[in-house]
Amino acid sequence: MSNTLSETSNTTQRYTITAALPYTNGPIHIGHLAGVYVPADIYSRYLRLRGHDVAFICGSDEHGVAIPMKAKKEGVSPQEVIDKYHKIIKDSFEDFGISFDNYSRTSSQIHHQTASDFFKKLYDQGEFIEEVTEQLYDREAHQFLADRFVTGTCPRCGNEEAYGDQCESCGSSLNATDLINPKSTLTGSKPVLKETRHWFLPLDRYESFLRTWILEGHKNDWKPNVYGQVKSWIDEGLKPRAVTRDLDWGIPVPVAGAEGKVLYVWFDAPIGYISSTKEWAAREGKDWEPYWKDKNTKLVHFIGKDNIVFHCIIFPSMLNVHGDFILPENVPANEFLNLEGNKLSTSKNWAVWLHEYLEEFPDKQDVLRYALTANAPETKDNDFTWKDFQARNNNELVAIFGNFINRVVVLTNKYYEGIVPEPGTFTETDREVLGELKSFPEALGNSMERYRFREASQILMNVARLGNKYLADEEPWKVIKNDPERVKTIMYVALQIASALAVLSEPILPFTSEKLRKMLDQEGDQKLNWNELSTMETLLPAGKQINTATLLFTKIEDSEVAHQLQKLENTKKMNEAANKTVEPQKETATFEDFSKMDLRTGTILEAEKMPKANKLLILKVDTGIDTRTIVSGIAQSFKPEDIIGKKVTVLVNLAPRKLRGVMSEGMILMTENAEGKLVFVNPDEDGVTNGTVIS
RNA sequence: GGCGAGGUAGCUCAGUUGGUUAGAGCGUCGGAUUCAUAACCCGGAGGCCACGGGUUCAAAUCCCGUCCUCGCUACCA
Repeated sequence: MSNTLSETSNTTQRYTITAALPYTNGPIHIGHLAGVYVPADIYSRYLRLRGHDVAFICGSDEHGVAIPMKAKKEGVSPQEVIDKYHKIIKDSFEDFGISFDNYSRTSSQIHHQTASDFFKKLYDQGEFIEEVTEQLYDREAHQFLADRFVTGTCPRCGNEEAYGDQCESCGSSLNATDLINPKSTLTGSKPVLKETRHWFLPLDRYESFLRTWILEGHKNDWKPNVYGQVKSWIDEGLKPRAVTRDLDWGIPVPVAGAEGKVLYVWFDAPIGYISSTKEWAAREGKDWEPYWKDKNTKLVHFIGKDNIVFHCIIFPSMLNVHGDFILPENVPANEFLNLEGNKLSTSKNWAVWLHEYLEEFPDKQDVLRYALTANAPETKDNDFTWKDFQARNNNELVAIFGNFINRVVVLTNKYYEGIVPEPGTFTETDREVLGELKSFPEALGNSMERYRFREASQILMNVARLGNKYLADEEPWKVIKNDPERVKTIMYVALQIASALAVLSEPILPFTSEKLRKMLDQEGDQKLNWNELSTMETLLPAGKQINTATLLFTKIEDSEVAHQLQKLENTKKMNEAANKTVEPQKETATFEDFSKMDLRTGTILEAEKMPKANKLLILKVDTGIDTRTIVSGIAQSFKPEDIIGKKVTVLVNLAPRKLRGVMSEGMILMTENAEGKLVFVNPDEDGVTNGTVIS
């Protein structure tokens, strides 16, 4: 019997596997699971089964401006926010069977120390650029204001409630210093400009390192989506990036004169992988350093595609200039998962929340793991539907996997009172089937090691298919009538397949694997490991007493799917209702204010796309007064040829403004329909001539 | 607009150092079977491989152009 496993994968290897730190401003949903935690867990479990030395590391990301923002909104302290979500997240991961060796949090003392030391070392090496800029400062609160903490009038659309980073009325992205009449949301006072010093990581200096390491070194072993994204960033030109913020929530900048400043959350978060490893090692009485410093250790980051730049460019640059650390071997980032055709959204509550799933589908962790793996967004965005979830369960887990185990165990109990029979002479078919069985560990392992978990889930199912086919072909229930001796061999072979399934299913279906091991009495020292599947002649020895059959999976009824769909439908309705809440009336305008605005009816004469812009159309409008050029950001709602001749309402005396080099003399009045599509505001009867005053 | 990723069967996806009739699972239709959660097993139908050019003896695969989806980025009522 030849050992089909490759030599390299049989030698023990040290792995440090990280899963993106979840941000503690909301619970975990299926998008996070499919993209990061399920694949990372499958990979980690697989490597452990192969006997490798694995540190599977994660923790809560608890810094950043969004935490105090949320705290303020809910009227609680930032600490209460992070404690709440840290607990929800940690508990739901545990219930779900994500096998982290350590789940830490970035508010921990060990992390503060580690991140602080990391910064200090780079600072002492002179890696940072220091720069002084003017930022808005709240004199009453004695602190600088992050963009989100400033509101004011949007310079573009006049909305008086625009945030410092973005106007939610017109969608413009802004700088806080652009706002007219800025107001601090902390105290309501008017912020002033004040100089502040910050430290920047000069990414531009690391370009050649990144090009050599990734673009040349990982051209073939990194996923195309990851490689392409990285190349795109590098080719666009890297710029120095601020690694400090004026904020009172986070890790203080460990430098004299940096009071009131903290490390930028994206600087400290990935260091959390290191501190979490330290925490684990201390608890386990191990040395953490080889996991981060030994050249033979393989470091793998599991993340979603939104994190590519941080894990492929910024963090490796930090590790590299620090000097002591190894670089990631791979960053198998996944794309995004959608839910029933729409993007997942925490704020819109468009999600399947893990903690809710665990309550509503008790003891069905593996079903979700399987459904998310079989339909994982490995190469492109994918859609999760409850119908698919049901089909994966009923047609694959129940009908193929569960059914095979059930028939084998039921027959064994029926014919032999649960004792594994002594096989006779193997037929050609028996030998072929057993031979094929021995090839699965390698095939499955290959998929795992190439991060192709979707493929792995199908290969696993093929093991059960092999078993079902073997039983269908050999028909022991018929043979028992005239050749009971032969049936012993058949059942023995079928039991070997069941036994292999107990091991092979562990990475993807850990709960099922455990139940199956119990059923086959393969626990404790009876427990087989992955490598033995191909080398051992006998997986389940004759004479062994197994237990009676219990169902591994149960059907999911249409009513359960309907219930979940109804839940989402309700969310949609709630969102619609929320969108209907009309904006509050603005403060009173005098008649004089209104009469300043000169509104006229007009007609669009010409329309063309603004070159090199996505949203802009250049319009020629007959205003009755003249024919003038107006640049309007409506290109995503209308094609130029469709709006020629359209009657419109024009604000003609708006101060002219240059947009992308074209002078725009006026504004077309628009509103929006329920789908967010723009709609012209225009006279609804014909015969109104251009230039007619609107009053 | 720039850059990146994707566009293959009704659905979800494999498949590119170019090479015989393009694959899998699910769904569908038919057959067989009854040990098993009416499940399993066998077979059939179903594809101008987004579109248009080009290179080649040969293109899903390489080149050029176009369209669509997603992301980043620019820009924006």
